[in-house]
Amino acid sequence: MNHSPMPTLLDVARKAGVSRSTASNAFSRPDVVRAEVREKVAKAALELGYLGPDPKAKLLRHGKVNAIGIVPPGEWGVADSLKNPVYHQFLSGVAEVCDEVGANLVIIPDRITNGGVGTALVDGFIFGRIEHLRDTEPARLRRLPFVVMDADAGPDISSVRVDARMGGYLAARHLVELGHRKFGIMSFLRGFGPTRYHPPGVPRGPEAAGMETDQEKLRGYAEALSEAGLDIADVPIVQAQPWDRDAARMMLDMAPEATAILSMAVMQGIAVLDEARRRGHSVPRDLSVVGFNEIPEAAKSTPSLTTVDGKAAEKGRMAARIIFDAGPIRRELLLPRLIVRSSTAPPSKG
Amino acid sequence: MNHSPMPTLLDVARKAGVSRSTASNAFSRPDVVRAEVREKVAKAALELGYLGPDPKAKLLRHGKVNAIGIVPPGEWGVADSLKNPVYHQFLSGVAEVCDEVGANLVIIPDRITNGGVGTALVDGFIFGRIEHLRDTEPARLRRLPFVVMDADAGPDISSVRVDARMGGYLAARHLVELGHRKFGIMSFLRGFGPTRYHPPGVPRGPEAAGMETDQEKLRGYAEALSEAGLDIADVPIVQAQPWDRDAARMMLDMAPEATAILSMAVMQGIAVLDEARRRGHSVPRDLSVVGFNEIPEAAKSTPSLTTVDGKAAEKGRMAARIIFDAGPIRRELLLPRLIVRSSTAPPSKG
DNA sequence: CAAAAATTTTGGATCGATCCAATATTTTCT
DNA sequence: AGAAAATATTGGATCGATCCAAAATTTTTG
Repeated sequence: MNHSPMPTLLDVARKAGVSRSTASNAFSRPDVVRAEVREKVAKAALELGYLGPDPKAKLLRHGKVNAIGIVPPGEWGVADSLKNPVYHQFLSGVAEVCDEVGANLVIIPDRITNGGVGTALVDGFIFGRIEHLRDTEPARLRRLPFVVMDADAGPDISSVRVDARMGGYLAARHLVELGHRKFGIMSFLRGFGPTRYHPPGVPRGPEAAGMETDQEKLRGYAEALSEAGLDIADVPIVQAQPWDRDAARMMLDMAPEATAILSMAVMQGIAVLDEARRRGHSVPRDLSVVGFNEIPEAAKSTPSLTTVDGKAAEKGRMAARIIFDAGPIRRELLLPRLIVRSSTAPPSKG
Repeated sequence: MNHSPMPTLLDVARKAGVSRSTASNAFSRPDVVRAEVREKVAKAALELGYLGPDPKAKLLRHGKVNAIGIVPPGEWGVADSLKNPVYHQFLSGVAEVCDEVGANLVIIPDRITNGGVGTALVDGFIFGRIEHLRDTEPARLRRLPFVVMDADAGPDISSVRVDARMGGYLAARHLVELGHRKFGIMSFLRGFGPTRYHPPGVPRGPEAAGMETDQEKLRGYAEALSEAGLDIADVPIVQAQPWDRDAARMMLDMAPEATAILSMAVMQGIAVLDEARRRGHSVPRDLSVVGFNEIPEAAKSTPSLTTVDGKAAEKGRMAARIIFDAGPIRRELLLPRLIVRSSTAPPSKG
């Protein structure tokens, strides 16, 4: 193993018999150096095993890292987020744009203690679902551009989100139009709380859903229901983590007379499909199910799942572009789309 | 918006009435500064909105980035890799260790042209499946530690892989022991070639599988078959991309009399399951299927898929630890494990 | 209370490059 | 060929911190 110190630009310059500046130019602004000299420098570099200007030093001079930092949703660790198929979809969107511009993608664990947003070497941040705007403070102080996902953070902060209210509305209206009148809702928990059941007859406040965007979905459900003369307060709600495998069971136990289930998650929607089959119910004859967000699994489940396309990949692409374009503040609101598949049909009973 | 220049350590030092060095120590070696002075500096920093030493400058001085670079498999782009569930598993393993040590995870597009391995700001690299060892050259020249996945790269380079030959052997032996004698193999392509069919009766060279690790699987298959007095040259092989949705169809078309299919990919295994059902065959009565690699989908498919656990997450954890431990070269060989589920049974015909 | 020992603080050099104004060289023009 | 214009090259200053040996201060000891 060669343990001589790493060659620097100065070494190359000396070996090629030119000044540091010329050597620097040969690499970073080749057009300004005579071809002949440029080659001499290239040859010297090759012989010394010099790979080009040290990115660390380059960085210090003009601060462009060529990387984008992703902060996964606050409530989950990095590993958990990567496992979530919807988040994954979003990441692919970001990665696509990074690929285009040749930038790196840095995944930043949310630990405040050591490093994190305060010290990560990136040109900007994409915050996935934040609990408090305060989490973005280090980014602001570092004067790095950032985008907040799934929430409107006011006129001074860029944000990308999907119209969740509209998504919820589309999902519920679809079921209402098919003739359903008895519903069950699978909602999200905020943070790490235990799975929770909300019986009918109680008004639905913000505590019946997780983050802001989930409350919007609930609002959308309520709106479509109310257009049909129904009150969401009469719909039983199960609130669980997206990966909770018992939630589907609880849902069907608690709402045995429901003919349609509205799920705020795709995976929970698919879980309901599985649980219904396990109980010998036929979907969509005995039960209709609509999920939220589109992932490949939705099309491949049996039956395939009717779901709302939450445009996760598109959100990722858009967020990345906002960072790389370095333009003014942008607040984007994407429109969701209902994808009707085989898990919904008119109710047979009732 | 505040557009005054970013405050530096010097500004803080001046405001606190101490020297640069003392201010620096107050942040980076607090034990060496008197508590009283330390607080004075902290107060000055707070008032100026100074967040602590600029990571960019810190970096230049002593070069520790606190991040690990991941180079996705050469033949796919970043976005494609992230979509691959097995790669995803591997990434989760890496992320887990990064979480532990509070490091960032940098995903590096494989474009050689601009940046990439030559300039990424990381402390080390994990190369996923490389075509040529030459791709790791920039890492070596930068004297950064790196690990090569899924291939043994000799005694001077750290590597982590699973014993693919053993995995193949376990899969094929399982089927042989169940009594199968007629097989079909779904293999991988190297790079971007078109889907390819290898008829029986031709000797199987390395061109019948993709990367080194896939050739090992093939060798394992051959070994178990030969123990049962069978020649792999008589087994039809379909070579396709892991995401090719037509490969399963071709496989069943080309090997209609096969009672068992050996797939080098999980997803292709599941695709065969689907295709078989579509044709009205019953798995495992009419056809047995074994996949390679374990992902959640394998347990959830109908019927659940017998597969070889390729220890993807474990590989990720191990590779990350090798980088962070900064120890000597390590060459790890993990043992695969056969997970028997419901997609395999003795053949009914034949 | 002065001298010795221990603890804090300090300025200069450094990390490896880029930028800029000044200088040197080559090319173009009359 | 000599002057003017265009093009290349150069050394000094700089980016924002850390390291280190020397100087200043505080604490301990005889």
